[in-house]
Amino acid sequence: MPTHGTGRGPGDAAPTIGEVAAAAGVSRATVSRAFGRPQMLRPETVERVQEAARHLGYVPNRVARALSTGRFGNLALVVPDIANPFFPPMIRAVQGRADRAGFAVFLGDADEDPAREEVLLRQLSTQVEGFVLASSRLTDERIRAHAERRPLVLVNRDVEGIPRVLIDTTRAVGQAVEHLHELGHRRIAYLSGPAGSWSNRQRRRAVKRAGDRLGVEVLMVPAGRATFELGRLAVPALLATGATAVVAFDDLVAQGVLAGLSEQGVGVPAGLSVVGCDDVLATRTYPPLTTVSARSAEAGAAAVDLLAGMLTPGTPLADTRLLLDTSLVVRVTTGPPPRGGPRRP
Amino acid sequence: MPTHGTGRGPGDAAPTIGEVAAAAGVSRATVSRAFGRPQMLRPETVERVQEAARHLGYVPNRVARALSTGRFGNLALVVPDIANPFFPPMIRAVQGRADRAGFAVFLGDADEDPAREEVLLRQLSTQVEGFVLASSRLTDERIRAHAERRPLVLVNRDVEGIPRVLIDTTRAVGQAVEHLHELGHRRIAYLSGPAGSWSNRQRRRAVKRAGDRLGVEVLMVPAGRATFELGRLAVPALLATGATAVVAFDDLVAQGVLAGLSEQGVGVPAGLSVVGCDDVLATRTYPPLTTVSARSAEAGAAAVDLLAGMLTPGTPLADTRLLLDTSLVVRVTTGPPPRGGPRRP
DNA sequence: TTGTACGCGTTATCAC
DNA sequence: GTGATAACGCGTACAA
Repeated sequence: MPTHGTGRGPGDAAPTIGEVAAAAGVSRATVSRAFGRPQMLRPETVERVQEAARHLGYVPNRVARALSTGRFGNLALVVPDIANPFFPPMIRAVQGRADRAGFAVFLGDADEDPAREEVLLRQLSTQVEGFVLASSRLTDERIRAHAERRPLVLVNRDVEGIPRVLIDTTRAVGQAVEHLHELGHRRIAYLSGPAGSWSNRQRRRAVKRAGDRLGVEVLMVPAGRATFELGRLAVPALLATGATAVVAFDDLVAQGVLAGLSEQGVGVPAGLSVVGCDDVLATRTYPPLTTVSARSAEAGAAAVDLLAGMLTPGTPLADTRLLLDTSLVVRVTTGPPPRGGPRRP
Repeated sequence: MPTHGTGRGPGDAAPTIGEVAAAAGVSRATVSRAFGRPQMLRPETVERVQEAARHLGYVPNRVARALSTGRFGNLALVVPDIANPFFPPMIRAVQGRADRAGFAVFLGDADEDPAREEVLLRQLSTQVEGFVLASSRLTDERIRAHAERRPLVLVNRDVEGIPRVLIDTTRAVGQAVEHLHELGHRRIAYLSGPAGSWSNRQRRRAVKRAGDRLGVEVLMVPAGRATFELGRLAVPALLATGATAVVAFDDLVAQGVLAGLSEQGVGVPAGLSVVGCDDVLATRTYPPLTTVSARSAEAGAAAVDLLAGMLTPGTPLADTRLLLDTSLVVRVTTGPPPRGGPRRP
């Protein structure tokens, strides 16, 4: 007799379908149907079973069900960094949407590490019906490999053949550069995010293109992992470029820049204009940050919908590529460049 | 023949233990042992099995294993609100710690709703070995009921008999009131957090007691769910009390207060002193917030350790009550009260 | 409409 | 040291 869990305490007997059957005076099959396909049974039978189940505190064992059907009722969401404020709203949205579709959610934090991400995917794959993979740092090849084993939807990662929802910041970043150009800036910097990030590549390219188009010189400053601290530490390098404005990978980095600038005695936007991205900090920075709207919650919800679609038998597997457009949100960290070029303390 | 998962694409055959056995020319039992208890087997046998498994891309099916052993290798973390920056570090810590102990983590966001929390606990209970329940909004009674079914560790919730780790802000909140008293404040306000929150009750009481002890009048201002927006909206009520300083439920609320104050043209700390709690915003507010250190990551890690202990057979079930002490972090949002009482715009 | 019987992939128990 | 076999709890053809 298996220990059946390591549960402690007295009432440790998780009632099984058999006990309910006995209590209701029917067979186990009938109990199973009372839950899964009530319309197959006579209403009074269903009622009797429900009653017995309620009385015993019976909860269908999802593990057993999964073993039998291959359907788990779980899906996994893997993100590179929960601590980045971009993700919590997405996590919430995924959870809520999954819940309504009858799924429970595994959450994996890959800690910006492809190897760790790989491990998560592998170990979760046996108990999950599908994956939402956000801002994956994996290679296209590896993503394809995983997608072959389990239905998988990408967020902010563009791999052909894999369903994906992309928050397209190209237009908004272009607007940001135009905005700076109009203000009179002619030399700006892009402060990079994580190397493996699709969003980072997209934004970097968008800044560069818009700059080229408008005759604005664009300097690239590397930063790495998207954190407040890295933004703060990048300030000297930033100032060294002689740029009069900076577009940061995201709001977190931009906020770090704001702090670093303040330490250096450089005013914003008087000494340097700053643009963020994702709008996760809204008006909570000081000064309130000009930024690019993001739609992470929507992206999460859309991803779950896509996944749910793939999971529904009979749905053709389309190569979906859902684009979520964004726009510039002008607040107060952008202004005309300082007279006589960038101001150094 | 069951569809066996809804996986698409070709190589849809998740290899089973039987196939590995056949390939290695051994029995299924041997394959099982090669993974679970290698020392029971001759090294060369283990090697042969491993080889075959690797060749086929075999991954032990955790679901099947769980059904057989009653051990899932999963644990669930339930929080009231992922979007509150207090939780992400804790989630991370839980994940990391769980990972090292060989557990995958389910995450549930109860959305501050006891009913939703209840549902999560129920539906997760069949696929999880234990729970970490953070800042639960459930009644003691319900918590006890769940704890009887599955091992469960509480964070920031004090229910006798249930293992719990508590971030004890009593001392630090007391320090905050002393700090304000020394600065000359004699009339302060406490801006409340969620009604069901143990932390909120603890802090409210701590402010009250310290006030009584020092002869500082304490006004209570209700706020509700801990959000930036609610802090912002509470500002008029706050000013109406005539208090010269406010202790907010947490940093998020405090930051909202900062914003609301700024809108009303009240300077900080010149017009009003503000103290936060949890130190999740560090120096990222403007002005940098005087606050109470929290230790959410440590709390999460400790909770997992406790849980892992309970799950280890042979461990006596102790009524653990782990207290994590905190202290005041003075930054710049506190100063002497305005001359001639609180300044109204 | 309801019951019987088998299979899902794994581990534990007992033989060998 | 290794192999057969019975659970684990549930879903579902198939039979009644």
